[in-house]
Amino acid sequence: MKKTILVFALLVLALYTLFRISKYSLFIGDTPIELIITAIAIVFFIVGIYINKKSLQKPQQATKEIDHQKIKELEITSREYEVLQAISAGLSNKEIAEKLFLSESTIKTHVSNLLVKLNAKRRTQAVQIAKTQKIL
Amino acid sequence: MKKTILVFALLVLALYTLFRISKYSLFIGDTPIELIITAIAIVFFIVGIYINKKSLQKPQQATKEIDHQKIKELEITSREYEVLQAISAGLSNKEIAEKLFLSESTIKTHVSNLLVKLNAKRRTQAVQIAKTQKIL
DNA sequence: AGGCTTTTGGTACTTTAGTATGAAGCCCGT
DNA sequence: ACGGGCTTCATACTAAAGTACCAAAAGCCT
Repeated sequence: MKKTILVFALLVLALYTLFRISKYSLFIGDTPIELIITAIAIVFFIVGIYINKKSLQKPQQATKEIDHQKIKELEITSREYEVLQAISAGLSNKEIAEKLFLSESTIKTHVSNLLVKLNAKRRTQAVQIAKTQKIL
Repeated sequence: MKKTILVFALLVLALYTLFRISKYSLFIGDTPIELIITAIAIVFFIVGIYINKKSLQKPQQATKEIDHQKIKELEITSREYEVLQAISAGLSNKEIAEKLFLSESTIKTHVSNLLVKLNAKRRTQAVQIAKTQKIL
């Protein structure tokens, strides 16, 4: 937001400067106005692209960001979330246990709790739900 | 690609038209040049935003596009691909069987073949591999 | 028509996943 | 210090997933 205002201020400033240049060139006489206009066109063209890129990058990143609020709402604990990430990576319970230095029983407990909290019947469904909920 | 060329052609045309208008206004006399310049600036600003939006939408969709070539390379058949999609949706073998009007045995066969072709040990891993390979 | 791949299905078995229940240790706030 | 949530682990199941191997019908391609 602040950046947008800043860029817009610079835009107005540039417009004013270009006014000054155009007036100056008129007083000089037969300075090629086409050149000035082309320069203005290119500058505003680039500025338009730049501003648009800035405004479009935000929603692009937003879709990739994870909803930490949602995780809290679902009461998913940090350990459970670690397991969830491991599941989405395609690991088995045994592999997750080895990765986190835990027993397979513990992983099974976490997975079971995750399935309840995510309202899923299987780990694959849990991953799918987590992704649509922007948790993963 | 064709659209970009079209827009660019329109851009050049607009530039030429604006040249004509600017020259005409000079012959007229003291027509406010600031207005013309502002108009040019606004037009190119908008065109800049428009072109940028068009060019940015493509890579956004490109990341979501699936690599059909890769599917062929991995020798994944159409039926197997349907099963793969169902797996990523979080369905069980039984649910997939019901969805595709097949027996669970058939689904198991397809899944087994998929795991070999995707070099995965589990269905969850298969989904993960398929997504990194841009098959899903 | 014969050969090929795909698709379908089965049996029998092993492995992994998931449920239910209980329990112990830990940390944190009151 | 006590209660409560988190984490850890275990046992004993049931259910689902996956493997191996086989086999038949269907669809192509030449």
